[in-house]
Amino acid sequence: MPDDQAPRRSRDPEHTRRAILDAAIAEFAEKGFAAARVDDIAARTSTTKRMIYYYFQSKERLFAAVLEEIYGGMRDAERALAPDVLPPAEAMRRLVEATFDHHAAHPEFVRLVSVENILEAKNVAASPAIRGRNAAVIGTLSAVLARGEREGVFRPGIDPLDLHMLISGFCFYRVSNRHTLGAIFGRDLREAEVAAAHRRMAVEMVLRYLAPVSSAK
Amino acid sequence: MPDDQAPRRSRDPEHTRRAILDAAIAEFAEKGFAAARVDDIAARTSTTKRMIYYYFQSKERLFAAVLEEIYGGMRDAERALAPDVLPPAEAMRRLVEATFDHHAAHPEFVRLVSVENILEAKNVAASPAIRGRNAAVIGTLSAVLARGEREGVFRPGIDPLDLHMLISGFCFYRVSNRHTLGAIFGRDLREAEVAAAHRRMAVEMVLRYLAPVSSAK
DNA sequence: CATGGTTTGTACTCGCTGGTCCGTACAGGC
DNA sequence: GCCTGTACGGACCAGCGAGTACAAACCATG
Repeated sequence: MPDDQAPRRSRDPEHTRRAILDAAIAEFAEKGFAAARVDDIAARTSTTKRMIYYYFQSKERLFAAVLEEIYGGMRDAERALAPDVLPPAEAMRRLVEATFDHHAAHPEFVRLVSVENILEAKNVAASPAIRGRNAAVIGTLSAVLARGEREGVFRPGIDPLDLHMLISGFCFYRVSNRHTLGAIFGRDLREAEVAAAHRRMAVEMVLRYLAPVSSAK
Repeated sequence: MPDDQAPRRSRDPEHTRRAILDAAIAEFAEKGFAAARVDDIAARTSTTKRMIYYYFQSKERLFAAVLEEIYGGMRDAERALAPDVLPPAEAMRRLVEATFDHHAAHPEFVRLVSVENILEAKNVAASPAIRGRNAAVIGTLSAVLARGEREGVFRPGIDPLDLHMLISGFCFYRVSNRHTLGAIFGRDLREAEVAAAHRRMAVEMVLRYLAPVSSAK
């Protein structure tokens, strides 16, 4: 067998494909789809533009592959969650925190989803894999919600998808709009203290929204 | 004076400039910056590409002018708010509703801000007008917040900018990510019923977040 | 009705960029 | 050693698209 440690250079399709994909993630996340340059993606790798077309056929398909890849990364984030053993409020807190952390740790993901929205989600719409994977989140949320309702710690009548949007909205927005917010209000949202405060905020906002007490109308 | 009713065609700089700006707003909002075509902007007007360069010098400056314009549109939305006469909770509700309505009614605004974020807000950063205008929102929020706190209907210690992000985040996200959300979950967020429910949600979320009762930790 | 500045139109340039042509090198089966 | 398919590379091309050269109208003056 060849040595695994040393970089077995050429003739490694897996490695080449992966390298192109990583370079494409960085390039598309930085510049968006139209402004991204295939030549620049090639320059980020140790291979050539020809290889990009060899493995991915076109710039569009490459971008579609990038989306599949980063949406796939969310699956891992979800799986790390403690499932049904925790009390509902605690499970919900962890869900919110995991969502927050994933967005904060992966600004490329956020940017690429923004880019895809400007493209009107034509790639996501064409990918059953992405659609299915994400729709699963709703199931998890729904289960926790139902359990919490049964135990009387959450109020009834909450739509899981609406709740998902409430959670993701804040987590997404503070990353996607980091630059305009930073320019307008002069606060760097990447600072650790700000991020920690927002993380607590997100949890509190959700738990208060779900609380059964009908104090706020 | 010339007739105001009939279309006084050429030799109308104001009208020409305005027409170009409107066309540019539509084009940039639809396609983003890099994918937008100056020729297509010209085609959306009754004038020519030459005029775009005559009035705006370059594609970049045209985009900067577009941003100034749409951010300016927010000022009008704010002014319609009842100021300090209402009770704090009611004032806050109106603020949230106005924010929600503005985003829902102006998807171009949302898209253009998304595009600007992909450009890392370099245009907003270079425009003191935009920065100043928007920072003013915080003042309004801050005042309502302080009054509510004094009257005991809001809890203390809420940062106005954080609150602004909480409100805008949801309103922005459901428009900016309309397409991916629609593709993944199969729900059209433009439907009147869904929008109405989300509007109520936004208000409730904010009021619950601000409520002094310390039921949720 | 000259005159000069402003507004508008046409036809062009020219660099850039997605995509391809044609060829080489490598590995394994026989 | 030969042969076939897979992995790779560099040079090239064609069309697109931002920006401009060159005027021609137009309008307000004197």
